[in-house]
Parts: sequence; C-alpha cells; structure tokens
Amino acid sequence: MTQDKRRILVTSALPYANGAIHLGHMLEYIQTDIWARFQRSQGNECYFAWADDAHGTPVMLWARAEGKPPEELIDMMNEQHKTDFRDFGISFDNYTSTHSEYNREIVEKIYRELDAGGYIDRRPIEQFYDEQEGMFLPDRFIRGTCPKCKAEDQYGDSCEVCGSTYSPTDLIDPRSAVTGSTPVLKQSEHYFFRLSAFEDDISRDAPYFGFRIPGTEDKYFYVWVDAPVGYAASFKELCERTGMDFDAWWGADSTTEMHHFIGKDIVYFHTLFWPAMLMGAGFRSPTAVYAHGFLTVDGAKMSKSRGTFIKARTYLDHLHPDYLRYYYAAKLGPGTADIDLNLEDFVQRVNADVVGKVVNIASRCAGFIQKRLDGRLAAQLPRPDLQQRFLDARTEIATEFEQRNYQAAIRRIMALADEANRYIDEEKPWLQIKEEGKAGHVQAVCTQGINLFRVLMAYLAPVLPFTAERASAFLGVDVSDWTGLDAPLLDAGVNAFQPLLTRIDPLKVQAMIDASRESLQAPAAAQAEPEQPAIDPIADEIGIDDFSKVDLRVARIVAAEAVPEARKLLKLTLDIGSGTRTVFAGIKSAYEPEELVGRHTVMVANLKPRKMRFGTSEGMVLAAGPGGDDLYLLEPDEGARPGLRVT
RNA sequence: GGCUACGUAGCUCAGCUGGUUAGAGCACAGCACUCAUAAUGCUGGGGUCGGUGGUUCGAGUCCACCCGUAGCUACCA
Repeated sequence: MTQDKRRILVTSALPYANGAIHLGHMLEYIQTDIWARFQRSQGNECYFAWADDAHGTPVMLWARAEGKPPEELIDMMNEQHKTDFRDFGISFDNYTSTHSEYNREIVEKIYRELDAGGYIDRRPIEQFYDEQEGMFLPDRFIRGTCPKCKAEDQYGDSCEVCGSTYSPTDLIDPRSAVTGSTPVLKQSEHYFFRLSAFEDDISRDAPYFGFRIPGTEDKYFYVWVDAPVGYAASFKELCERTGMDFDAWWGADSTTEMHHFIGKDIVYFHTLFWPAMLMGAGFRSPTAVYAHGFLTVDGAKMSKSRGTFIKARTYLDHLHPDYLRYYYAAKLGPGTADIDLNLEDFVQRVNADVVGKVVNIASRCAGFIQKRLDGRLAAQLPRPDLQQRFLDARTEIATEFEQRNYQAAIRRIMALADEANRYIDEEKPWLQIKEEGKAGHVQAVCTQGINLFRVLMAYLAPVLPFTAERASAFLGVDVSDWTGLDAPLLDAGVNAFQPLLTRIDPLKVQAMIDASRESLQAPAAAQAEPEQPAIDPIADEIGIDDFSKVDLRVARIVAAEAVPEARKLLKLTLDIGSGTRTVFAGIKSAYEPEELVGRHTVMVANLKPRKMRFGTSEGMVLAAGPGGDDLYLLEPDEGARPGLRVT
C-alpha cells in the first residue's frame, strides 16, 4: 500500500483476424483482465492494450475467396472482437489491428535499427514458384513423390510414409497444391534476422497481405515480425489519444513494467525472438512473459460436433460473463497446466460459491436492514476483530493475485465467506428480531455482515466486475477499490437490494451447447459466416470422361470402429450392394463410430487399394472440410440404396 | 510413433525446496435452522496419493521403467 505507484502495461496475445473469438481465447483475456483490474484496485497505473493479428497468407486467401479487399474483412472482425471483449467485461484501454499506420511505422523503425546494427542478412534462396498463380509456394503447398521411398503425393518438406525430411527441390515430379501446375524454381532474395546462434527468415514475397519491407519492391515482413509489434502500436495509439509519452514506456531506459500474457505454444517466440528484436532496435524488453495452458471442455479438446467449440458470442447469448470469469479464476494457477471447463462442475461451483456463499451474505442481511431497520447501517461494528481478520487476508490475497495464483486467492476468499455465513448463523438475527429490545443488536449484526460482504466483494471485484458494479450500487461505494477498505461502512443508508447474480440454470448451459452444435450443422444458412477460413481455389477444368473415370457408389456403413493406435482414423466396413469394402477414413476427430453405423454415404469404389499402417484401405468415403472437427460426411437423400452409382 | 505436460477421495483440484495419523470445495448421508436467489450451519462416510522397482532413517513429494490421459505432430486412399 505504501509503495510507489507502479506503471504497468499488460498485453494478451493477438488473435488472428480471420476467426471468431471462442472460450479458449477468453481464458487468456480473462486471466489478463483479472490481473489488470487487480493492479488498478491497488492504486497502480495499469493499461491493457493489444490488437488483431491481421496479416498473413490466410487473410489474403480469405479476401480473395470473398472477392473483397482484406481491409474490409479485418475491420469487420475487429469490431466483432471488440464487442465480444466488452461484453465479457475485458477492461482494455485500446484494441487495434496490426494493419495500422502506427504498426507500420514501428515495424519499419525496428527494421531500420536492426539493419543499421548489422543484424539483417540478405541472401538469395531458390524457391518453387507457381507461374499460373504468380506466387512463391511455401513448402506445404508443394506436393510430389518422395525421393527416398518413392511414395506419391507427399508434402514439400517431409514424407508421411517413410518419415524422411528433405527440401522441396528434392521432390520427384513436384506440383503446386494451389493450381496443380508444375512449379518452376525461381531465385528470390530473403531477409534473415541474425540472433547469435539462431537466425530467422523474416521476409515473404509478394503477393502477401502485410507491410512491405522498406527499400524493396516486393518483399514483405513475415507476419511474426509485425504481430508482436502490435503491442507497441496499440499502446502508441492509446498515447496519441490520451497524451501519454510513448517513449517513456517503450524506450530502452523505461522505468515502467511490461507484462505479456500468452499461450504456452508461443513461449519460444516471446522469450527469445521478441526481446532480441526489441533490444536490437533500441527498445525496452518485457518485464515478464506469462504462459498459460490450453483450454479443454469436459476433458477434451473443444469439438464442434460435440458442441463444445463455444464461441464467445454464443456463450454471451446464454450465460452471464461473471460465471465464466469466476470459474476460470477458480482454476487458474501460475503454471502452464491446461484448464478444463467441466460444464457440470461449472454450474455447481459457481452456484455454490458465488451465489450460495458470497452473494447470499448480502442477501440475508439486506432484508433485515431494509424492512425492519429503515435501511440504515449501525454506527459501530459488533465484531471489529472479525472485520480485522478479513482485512488481514488482504496481503496474502494480493500476493496471490499478483503471482497469478488466482485459484489460491479464490480458495482463501471462499473460506472467509464461510466464516461470514457462520457468524450470521451463530447470531441468529431472525430469532433476535422477534425479541423485545434486540433491534439494535440485529442492526449491528447485519451491519457486520454487510461489511464482511463488502470486503469479500472488493477481493472478488477483479474477477466479477459486473457483480461488483451491482454491489457498488447497493452499498453506495465503489467496492472495487481496495485502498478504502480500512474504513467500514457505518451509520449510512444502503440502497434497495436487488439480486446481484442469479444461479446458473443448467438448461441454459445445454442450450448453449445445442447452439454451438447447430451453428455447425447449418453454416451456410442465414448469413455467410465471416469467420469461415479461406475457400480453396477451384481445381483445373476436366472433361466429362475424366469425371466418369471416378466410380462413386452409395454405401451403407455396416460397421465402424476406431483404430486404437491411430489418432485420426476410423475403420469403416461399407456395404456397396455387390459386397463389402474396408475403408480407413480420417474422420475420428469429428465422428463417434456408433453414430455412423447404419448411415448411408458415398464412396469412391474404384480407387486403387492402399496399404496403410493399420491395414489396407479399399476406397475412400467422401467428406468435406479441412479436417479436425470441421469435417462433414456426405449423405444421400432418403431412399438411396447401397450400390447405386452416383453420376 | 515423436515431442510436451499430467495422472491425489464420485467430480474439480490444493499439497512449497522429501519429515508427525494425506487436505479443501462440490456431490453424498444424518442432524439443526428457516433470515436469505431451496441459500446457511454442524457431524459423518469415502483415498494402498496410476503401477512396479529403486535412492533415503523417512517419498504423494526424487530416479528408472511401465500403464493411462491430454495437447501438438505423424497416419487423414
């Protein structure tokens, strides 16, 4: 309390601009926001700024598929993201896009400084180029025959059959995965950032959606260069708006703090490359980088088919944001352990802790104060020792918030809530109020209860901003400010009590799951989903005779079983009228075997059998989608019989 | 299969650098209470701390191997 006011900038990692925010993203933003709100509650100066990551090939392809300029699409997503954040109570001070002039300025400045410092190497590399599409091809957009084991149709960097790695130029008969044409080798100068033993290619050739490297015609910064600079650009935008001194925060000799909250997948970048970039360019480096784990739902990765791939907006359509904020806080520790959103536990935990314990304290006291005691608090606390015990926990709780050990803070706060309820139980105001001359004592007891509640609410305010706001309205003080806690609320009026937060209705959780599943089943329905990833380009034109070579048949799935050793494969037995076929299909991530049995689908019946690790696959079933959960098996209309040819 | 985590009561998890009879919340059972958004209080049952072997005076806590789970990755004809 007595230390100097700290000046802190916090950031979350930048979400990519081509998709909607989901509950996995929210874990990080809520973690960051709780920390930021906590810092402010201590009287520190704390800003929260970050941005959309708008550059890169996926956005470029998305824009191309939509036939719209990328700027239009990323602006739209930016607005959606901001709305989601606000509705979740994320107290950001600025949110921008990496496709901004501020970002361009800073990226270019960093580049020039690094170049002047001799950290940038230029040297030509030979790369495959698709003449038809007019673009250089990344390794994974090249397919061809493996030079080692001669397996066909392998990626440009490694063979899936024999596991060997090589460079795309070693491939036999390479083809472009974009157009199918044969790529040509073309020389191109690339830019490398030298970082002691390491070095990284930081350039990309046109066409690319990003910033052009100064002094070049067709070289662009790879998205990983300008994305983290978005932290700086977003803060710069904030400075322009509020008159703060950007250099005081980002200069090499800055005395302010900078804390990055990120996922455990990008630790390498933020602890090595990013600080090196900053130092090389004469900026400060981060004070700390905090990595959190991934989110699972009901013990597994979020799944669209199970309805557990929940978008932030879908959640908000059904449930109060404080519920999720509390649950995340109750499970977040300082480490990188994964966090599981167990929906049943979620309902029980939030209802029991927040509503049953904490809010209940105010609720059970408010009635007496309101109806029997003229809505006024007593002039003295009957148990200053109890009040003091609650206040004494402040130091430990503050330390736990500071160290991002929210689960420990929550446990401690809930133990106090138990104490408060116990106190009221022991005093039994509902009996005393009936006794002659005890009204004064009842008022004192309820005043005590309200004051204990006020302390608890202060501790919880970083976690439950919306509930804290309602509590503030009830008590007539700003409960989120910890610095005023020493003075209890006495001899004052309180406002009419309204339920601060109601219990979670499990039906609404179910409705949210159903909605998450539905939005998957009818994607093209009402409006085009802007967050759909880029549509693959249409393949080269073929004649009818080419098509008729493919023998498609209606097939009935008579058996389906998961291949235990395989992550993605299901073993299907298909009835195609004239017999049965065994097919391995990579749809394990999207379908349960049981739900497939009995269904009809379409298979390629004359495909050359292929030996796989787990057996021979005698054809393939038709499914759409990029993979993972985003996978949809084709199904013929009612009445189709196994064996019918598809023409 | 590779890499990385993790495996503690029915569920969600605490257990710091190894040290007395292993903890909490929820759920469950019984009792009490009825002021409160059917909320609260008390009492209780329940765990060979994934398995095996090892280091140690002593291991849930360290080491090895095994089993299992999750994430990334590979197998998606």
